[in-house]
Amino acid sequence: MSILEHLNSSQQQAAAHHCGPLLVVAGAGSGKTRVLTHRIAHLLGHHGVDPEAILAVTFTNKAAREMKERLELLLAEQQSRDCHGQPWNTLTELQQRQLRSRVYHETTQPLWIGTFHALFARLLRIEMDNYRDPEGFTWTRQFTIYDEQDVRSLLKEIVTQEMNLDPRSFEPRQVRWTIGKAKNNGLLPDAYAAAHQGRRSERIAEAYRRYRRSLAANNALDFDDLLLIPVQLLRDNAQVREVWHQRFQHLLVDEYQDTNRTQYELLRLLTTNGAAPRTDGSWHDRSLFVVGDADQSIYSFRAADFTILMDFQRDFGDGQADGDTRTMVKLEKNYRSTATILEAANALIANNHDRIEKVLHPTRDRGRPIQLGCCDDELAEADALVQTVLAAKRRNPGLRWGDVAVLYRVNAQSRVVEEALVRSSVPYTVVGGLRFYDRREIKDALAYLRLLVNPADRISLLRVINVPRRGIGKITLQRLTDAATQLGVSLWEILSDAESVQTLAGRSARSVLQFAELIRTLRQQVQHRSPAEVVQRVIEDSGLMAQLKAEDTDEAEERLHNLGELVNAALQYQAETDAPQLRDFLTSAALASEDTDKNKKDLKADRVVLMTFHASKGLEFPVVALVGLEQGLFPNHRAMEDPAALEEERRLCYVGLTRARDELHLFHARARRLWGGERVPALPSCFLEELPEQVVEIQRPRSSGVFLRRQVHRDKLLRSDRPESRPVSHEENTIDTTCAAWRAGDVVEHEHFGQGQVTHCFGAGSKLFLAVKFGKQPPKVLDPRLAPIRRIGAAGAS
DNA sequence: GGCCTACGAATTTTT
DNA sequence: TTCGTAGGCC
Repeated sequence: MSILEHLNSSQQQAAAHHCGPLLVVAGAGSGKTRVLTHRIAHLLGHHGVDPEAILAVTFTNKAAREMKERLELLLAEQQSRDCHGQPWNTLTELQQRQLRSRVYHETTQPLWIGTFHALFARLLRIEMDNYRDPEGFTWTRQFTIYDEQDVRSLLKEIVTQEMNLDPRSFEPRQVRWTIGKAKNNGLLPDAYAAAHQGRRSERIAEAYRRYRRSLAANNALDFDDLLLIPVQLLRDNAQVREVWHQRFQHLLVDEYQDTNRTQYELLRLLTTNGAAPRTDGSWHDRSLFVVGDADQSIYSFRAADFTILMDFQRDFGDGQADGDTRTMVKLEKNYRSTATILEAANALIANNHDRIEKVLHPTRDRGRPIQLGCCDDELAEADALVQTVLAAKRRNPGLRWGDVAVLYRVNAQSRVVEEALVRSSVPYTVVGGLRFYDRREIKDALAYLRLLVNPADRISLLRVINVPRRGIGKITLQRLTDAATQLGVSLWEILSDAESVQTLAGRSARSVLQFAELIRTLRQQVQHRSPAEVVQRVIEDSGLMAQLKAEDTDEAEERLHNLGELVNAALQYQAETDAPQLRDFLTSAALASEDTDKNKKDLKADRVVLMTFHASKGLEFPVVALVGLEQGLFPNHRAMEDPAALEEERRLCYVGLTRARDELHLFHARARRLWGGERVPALPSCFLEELPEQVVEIQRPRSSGVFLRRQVHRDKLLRSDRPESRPVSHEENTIDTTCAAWRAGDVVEHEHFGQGQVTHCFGAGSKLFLAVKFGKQPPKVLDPRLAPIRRIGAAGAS
């Protein structure tokens, strides 16, 4: 049991679990990755489980990577003690490397750890030939994975051209969303049509049918198919199901609250071999181990359904009450945040009705109170935020920029914050935005590569046939596609026939034939050369490189660099893979979410991190600032009518609060301009009212950023003899020396309340007020001209 | 065939 | 504000 000795008792109980179902309700910061990795290590080491029998599923590549790395370290440590009788860090570098390599080959590599999509894409690459679609569609193992852009263009074609529907009432976006939702709920077109009556639904079902046919014709799958097709395969083919059921004796699922119905089906089929979970105990010689937190379910907009987690006890578990159950463990000890932050988070989430009762218990002391900044507008908010960051850094010199995170509800909010950071020369990085594999030049190169592997891929063919420009235009392509449709062959087949091209393409025939020849030549390379070499050939022979070189702009330079990075990515893939294949490199590219290269750089660079609440899940920072806590923005206006949606917004806020380790700063503005147009008044978010009063300190930063800066300048001119004085007024025409003389931090003596400190100056001129804090009382707002106070110490002079 | 401009729409987002 | 697209013009 030694490997579990550093865990607390609930963690131990979870990690020691051997067979049968177990739900681990893991609050934020309660050490869930620790439990997952320790359980795997325990299964391998203590129960002698074969690594090939374990399937560990996550939702993001990042989570998968982290799990793999931490598991490797844990196993290496364990082996170090077993083999050398000493801790890992006392080994020589050579011994460390040898051990690490052994751990990798013996355990981490044969283990199936990864995202749902990556793991089941892998399964499909093995089993695709055994799949028979109910409608007779087939795919080969060379299938292409379409991303959202590809999907959208395919659907747009179907909706507007094939079906001639009014694009206003059948927006491709909307249709795409509906079909995706059907797929994530495990519904094929007929099932969807049966479940949804009405003319509109009929049309959508028809679009769905045509869409699937089209995907099959392109030998392509979308992301949802990577899960839905395995479900159908395992459901309909008992032989295949038996193989995988036998293989995976132990299933572990991270972030279980984020599973959708289709993913649930996969888990169920693999675990019970198709039986209903409760009626049949025959699978209890194996395990289903799920870890999650219903309070952190924030992805229902993409069909995640946290009731799956809430129903685990009923579905798979013993269904006993919390005190008696042996199939649920709660991890409630939080090792991350101060008691104050947890108090706020617990109070907020208690307002949700749909949840499993759970309280985060602090292991740390109270720390600093939460600061709430009430600002005039989004500019003032951004400015106040920057001041807060600078103040935190001053207070704590050890704090790095990278220890600070700014979270917002929508990406559009980042701009103002960025501008304020730039003005104060604070280094920052924005998480999210354009992904490496979404860049135009990268998508172009990938489209060539996909076309080499999968000749049926018409979307990729159309993308590159005229990139770089070859003088092959709309008309020519229309003629060629029409001919292909009429003859019932693929577009590529038409292109590769010289006669057809001569007839159809007219004056662009020459270009078309040259293009076909280019693809044929490149395709031969796939057999003999490594993926990286093929990538290089494509970039050069297609003319992509020449075109960018000819442009000779900074942007083209950047794009060239990115293409170089693509070659590097292929090289890296080869280095990490035993039998590298271009096909599998393309899969990993399609499923990769982030720009790994940029990520590495950002981690090293010490910068304030800006991101959405969604993107912050799973991360933690010593200092966290939440901005834009306003009705309509957060909670978002689209969620405010619907109680379930409002609860999801609240969970999102809960996620934000629980990211903070030491300091939490909240901000809202009384007016905001989001995209152009008028600045609209805004009310504080209802979530703010749900935080306990005693843990929040209200601050009123004085002024809009623009005015403040202008005044600093003017102020210096006016009172160059007192360089330490700072302006506090709001409007330019009300600069008032009395008010400028007061500043936050000043120490005052009050006739009745004794000594206090000014926390804020707000208002201006005759309406100037001071917020003064006396002892532990909440701050009092005083008029400095009337109140019996006198200054006994200046800010910063202590 | 290719470029330019005007117009409209715009949570959240992993795979 | 910004992005993507549709349609018109050379």
